[in-house]
Amino acid sequence: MTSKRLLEQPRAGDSTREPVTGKAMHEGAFRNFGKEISPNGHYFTSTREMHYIHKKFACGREEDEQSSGGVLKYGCTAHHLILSGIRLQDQTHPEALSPVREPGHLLPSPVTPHPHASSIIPVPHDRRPSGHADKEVMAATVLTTLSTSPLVLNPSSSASDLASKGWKESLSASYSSSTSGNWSWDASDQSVPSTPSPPLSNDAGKSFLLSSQSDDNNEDTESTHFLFEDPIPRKRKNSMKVMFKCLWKNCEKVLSTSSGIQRHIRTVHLGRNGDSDYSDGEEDFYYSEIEVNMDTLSEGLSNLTPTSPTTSGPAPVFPVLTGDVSRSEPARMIHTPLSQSAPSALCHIRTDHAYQGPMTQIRTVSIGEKRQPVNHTTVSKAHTNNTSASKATTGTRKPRGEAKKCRKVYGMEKRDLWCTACRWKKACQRFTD
DNA sequence: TATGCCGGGCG
DNA sequence: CGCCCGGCATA
Repeated sequence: MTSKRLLEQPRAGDSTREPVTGKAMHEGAFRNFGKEISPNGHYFTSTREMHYIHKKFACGREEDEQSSGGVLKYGCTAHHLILSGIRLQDQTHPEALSPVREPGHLLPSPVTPHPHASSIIPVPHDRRPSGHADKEVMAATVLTTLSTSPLVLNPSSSASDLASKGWKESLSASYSSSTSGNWSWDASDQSVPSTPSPPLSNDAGKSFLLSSQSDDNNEDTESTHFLFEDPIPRKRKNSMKVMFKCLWKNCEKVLSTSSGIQRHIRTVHLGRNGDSDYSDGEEDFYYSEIEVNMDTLSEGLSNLTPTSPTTSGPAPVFPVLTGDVSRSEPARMIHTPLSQSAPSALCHIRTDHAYQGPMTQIRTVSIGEKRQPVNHTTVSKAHTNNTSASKATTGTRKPRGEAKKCRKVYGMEKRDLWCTACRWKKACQRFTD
């Protein structure tokens, strides 16, 4: 450490310990580079004269670059993030998203730990043949949708789509909160998308997230809350999870999959042989699905983790069971801005035991973004939420830009060519990223 | 370790 | 407000 100064001031000349008369001096002032050794051995040097000299041309340059500097952001962070969010959810149709993507768009690595293809689980696509059941599903779906969230996605498109897709709950709440019982979940269950699903339809644990795109729409939260009197404590987990809660008395077992809960009920409460896949559907009546939605997006402060939840490296690997691969009109509905949930966490609790529509959820989280919100194309949703959400990172410092900064470009030797900000150890103004 | 830059001090 | 630096976070 003692050599730090020395290193940073490569031009240390001879030793005049004159304390900075520099500002007044002119070109010839080299000799004035003071270098002195402090009692503890530190070198101190002053190079102000040089700064003065070079500043002149450095400035012109600065202006040039600055003028062009502001525009380079076209990729809308939020936009992109949404997309990546989708991908996490709807991994069935990754390509469907591409049209939306902007050409020059680069994916900030932190945000997209790429939806690794490995996580895409090919689903056999075995929809139940019974069209009849499908209708019911659809009906139920629509009803649920309408009743819980008035301004959800465009019902027309969503309903049909939803009904036709079997979705599995996705995402993770890595930290679970306890409502009142014992949260536990069955590791075996959740990692097996191809679980031999019980005959009944709900095996897929379908449910869909009602988008609460209006920030102030608490209606759905309320309405859902009164179904279940225990309000699920807000968590600051950004994701949403569907859990299945056993309704047997004194049993508050919560599992993450319907099959799990069914098996639990079967074995524990009905006393049947747990191993058999046999299910007469009776179990269905003994558990309820609870949807726990925690959305980071919410408010700046809610997002404490610097890393994007979407990406969340350590993220639990939940099987995302996407339905219909063959469907041709894929993720359109997905574009609907979703779940900019109210500041607080959202909890959807459903009492229905069986049919639910697919659940979609789009989280928009932007991290690592410019400090000036540059013009976005996605005005529609960008808005307060995104910007504020992006600000969520405020707690942490601005992620280091990838552009080379003055220091890198010019090197220490030419420190005087640096932009002032760099010289002052502030955020570089010249090479913004 | 080097780099970027925030937060804060000083004049 | 300009200038500078300690110290932290990150690559």
